[in-house]
Parts: sequence; C-alpha cells; structure tokens
Amino acid sequence: MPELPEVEVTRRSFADRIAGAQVRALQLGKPLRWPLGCDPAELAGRQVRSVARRGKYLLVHLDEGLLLVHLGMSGSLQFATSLPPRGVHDHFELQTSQGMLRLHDPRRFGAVVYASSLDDARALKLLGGLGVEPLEAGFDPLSFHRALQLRRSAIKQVLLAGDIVVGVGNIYASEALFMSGIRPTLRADRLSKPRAARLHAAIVQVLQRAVALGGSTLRDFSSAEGQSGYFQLDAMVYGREGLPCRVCGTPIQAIRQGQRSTFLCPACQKK
DNA sequence: AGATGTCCCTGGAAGC
DNA sequence: TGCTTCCAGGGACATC
Repeated sequence: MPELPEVEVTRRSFADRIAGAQVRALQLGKPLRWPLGCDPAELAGRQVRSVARRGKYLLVHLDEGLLLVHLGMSGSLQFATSLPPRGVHDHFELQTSQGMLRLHDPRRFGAVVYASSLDDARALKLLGGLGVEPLEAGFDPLSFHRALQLRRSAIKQVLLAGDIVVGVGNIYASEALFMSGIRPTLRADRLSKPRAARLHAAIVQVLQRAVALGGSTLRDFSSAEGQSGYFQLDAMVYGREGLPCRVCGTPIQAIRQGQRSTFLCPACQKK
C-alpha cells in the first residue's frame, strides 16, 4: 500500500519526465473517492509545470490550477510514452505531449481532484488540516512534544490522525513505536520530553529508510504480485502476530485501536 | 475543541 | 467446491 515513502518515490519517478508537457486529454474510468471537480475537457491545452508532494498527496501543478492525486490504499501511477489499453481498474488517465499518466486503483480509495490553486476551497479542505512534513525541518523534537501534550488519546492514534505530523501510516506507526520502546496505547500527553524525542527520531529514521529502500525496490514492487512490498521483508512488529520479537523473542501481540490493527512487543514496549 | 465511530471499495483469505 | 464473512487501508464526516 502506498505510504509516504512510496508516494515520494512515485513522484520522483515521473516528475522530471512530465514537467513541461502539454495536456492533450483526460479520461476517467469508474468514480474514485471524490469527483474530479471540473470538466475534463477544460484541462486540454494546459501545461504541466511540476509535481510536488504534501503528505500522501501528489500535487500536479499546471500553468493554471493543479491536480491533487491520492493513491488511497491500492492505487499506483504509471507514466510512459505508450501504455496498453486502459483496463477495468484504470480510472484516470492524463494524456500529454510527453506521455500518459495513468492511475490504476482496484479499490478506488484513491482520488484525483482539480483545484484552481492551493488557496482554493477544495485544496484547503484536503491539505489545510495536515500536520508537518516528517522529513523536513519543521518536524523537530520540541514542537512534536509540545503538540503531543495537547492530546489525550493513544499515541498510536494521534500519529495516525496526521494533524501533528503527516505520513505515519498504520505500518510505520507500529514500527516507530516499537523502535522507541513506547506502548501504542499510552496517552500522547503522558510522553516525557526524552521519550517524545526518541519517537521523533524513530519516525524520521523509519521513513527515511523506507524512502531509500523504496527507490531500489519499487521496480520489484511493480512487477511483483500483490502487496508484498519492501517493508514486509524487515518489519519488526507489523504483521508479525505470534512470531517471536526480533529483539527479545517474546511473541508479538496484535491489538485493535480505532478499528485498526496495532502490533507490539509486550516486553520491549512496557509503557 | 478533541475524541470516537462509521463509511467508502474490492480482492484475497478464512470459515462454513 | 462454492458460498458467505471478514479484513486491509486513509481520511472525511457525523456525533457526542
């Protein structure tokens, strides 16, 4: 499933190649999570300026307006000068002078939304409430700790909410909490400053590492079956219920928090 | 306001 | 074997 690192790796894979391209046509398949929000024909003739990322959204900037692309959980993007005919799960395609950008998304949790600018109400609704970027300077241990002090729910759920820091999905939340020895059910405001700093470092480390690995494994990923992505190979706790902890051998536990599964080592994450 | 629960969707796995 | 049920995931939205 696309997490922040994969979205970033996807961005890097086509941003330079699509920059400067002129839009020829836009084709839609079945409805995605939200409607496009403009007449597809309107976009013909516009030029692609750049592709940026905010959280898990890709921002395809045009000379006028932009497209916000979210991969949901089963979405993937392809950009190529020629592609086979659109299949049943290809729900968005941007034909340009430099190639075709296609969204393949069987579960249709993804979305492509047009906004006239970043200040547009549609863009603000999607991006306005997002927390800081974890791999940028705005994410620092002290302000992270300060933000956690205001929250009483479980630290795992606060991480997932994405309004303090973006990009920590269900997998990385479990992994980062394991790395920092913190129990996922601990109230966010109960983290001491040093423990918050340790969690901060773990989040940065786990995401940075995934971006680095994503670069080399995305190729296998696209040719591989299903979701056995790079991360599964070396997860410390995620998806390892009942298996021995890689550090202490204690069986890994799975619990539910807010309808989501959380994995932890009850010995390494005592409090 | 924060916290919590629900919903969207489909393919694969598990259960009967 | 073939059916049904459950589960995965992000995030908007409703409700308390």
